[in-house]
Amino acid sequence: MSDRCNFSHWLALEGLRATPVRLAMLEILGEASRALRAQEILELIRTRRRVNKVTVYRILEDFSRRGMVRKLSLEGRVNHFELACEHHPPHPHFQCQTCREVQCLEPVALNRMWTELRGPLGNRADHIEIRIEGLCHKCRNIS
Amino acid sequence: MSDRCNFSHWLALEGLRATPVRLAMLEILGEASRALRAQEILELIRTRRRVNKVTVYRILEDFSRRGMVRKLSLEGRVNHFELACEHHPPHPHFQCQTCREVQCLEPVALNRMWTELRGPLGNRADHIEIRIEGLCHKCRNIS
DNA sequence: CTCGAAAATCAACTGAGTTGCAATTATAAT
DNA sequence: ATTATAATTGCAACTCAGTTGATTTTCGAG
Repeated sequence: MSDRCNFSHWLALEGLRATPVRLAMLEILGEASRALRAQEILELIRTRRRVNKVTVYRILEDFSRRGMVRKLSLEGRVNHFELACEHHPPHPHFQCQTCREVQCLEPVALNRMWTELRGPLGNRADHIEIRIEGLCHKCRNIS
Repeated sequence: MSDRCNFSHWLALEGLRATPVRLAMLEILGEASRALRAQEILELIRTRRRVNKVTVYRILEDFSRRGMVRKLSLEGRVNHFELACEHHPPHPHFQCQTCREVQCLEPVALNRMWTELRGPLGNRADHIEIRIEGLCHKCRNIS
């Protein structure tokens, strides 16, 4: 999914230096087939280079504020992150109650719901997050 | 909203004793016009009686497992809780980026989306959570 | 009453995420 | 090239919502 993104260029557009840590994080997120926890990202970077966890958290927060990644508030007080490039449109997520793993679902047509979901009284709606909770096929077969 | 619920009876149905703390928590959740954090619930109970925070967390977890309350994974690593009685059907939530306050939105017709959202490959979908993030009308007027 | 289970308490812990500041690295100006 | 400047990263210590395990209290059945 990341193949089509030029991360150095993207960072430049955002006015950020294309540092090794930032590039590694974007590559890792781009190669991931699911949303990752900060800890997972940290471990994956550390297979390549020595990095401090604070750096990862700060970069994630920075990317998130710029809309380069989406921070997902899933179950369990651990945030998940996924790339928000043009090739990764927003989509619902499925999370298993047992193994806590997260799957990305196909984007659904949300435009119709949008105005309805905007809420009353002049709120400005910026993001929508849809989370489905249940039991994934793997955990269904176990129990 | 709680007026129509008989909390003692509800607890009995679930095989739980109608203890003062449990009743107080259900009443507080029933009177609330929005989803509450555990800490808020704790503070509200403490205006009436002396309670330990662990008790509140354990009861919330217990209610949540039984489907008596819904635990909402909103932004910020702090869970919110709302009553899940028959008079409180599931609904989307709006959360302000600035003041972090949570509003309940009107329930939308989700049945149509349900199968689509269930996800691929035999997952069992149990709950759906829709979170809208944005700027509430109060914070819009300030900035 | 009294005995056992359910419920509540207490202190200590966990762990994801944060903060402040120091050290490093890259960019720009001279 | 060299220094000034700002951006980035590292380190240690902290925060705080939520958890754990062991103990004490409460309640309802017999």
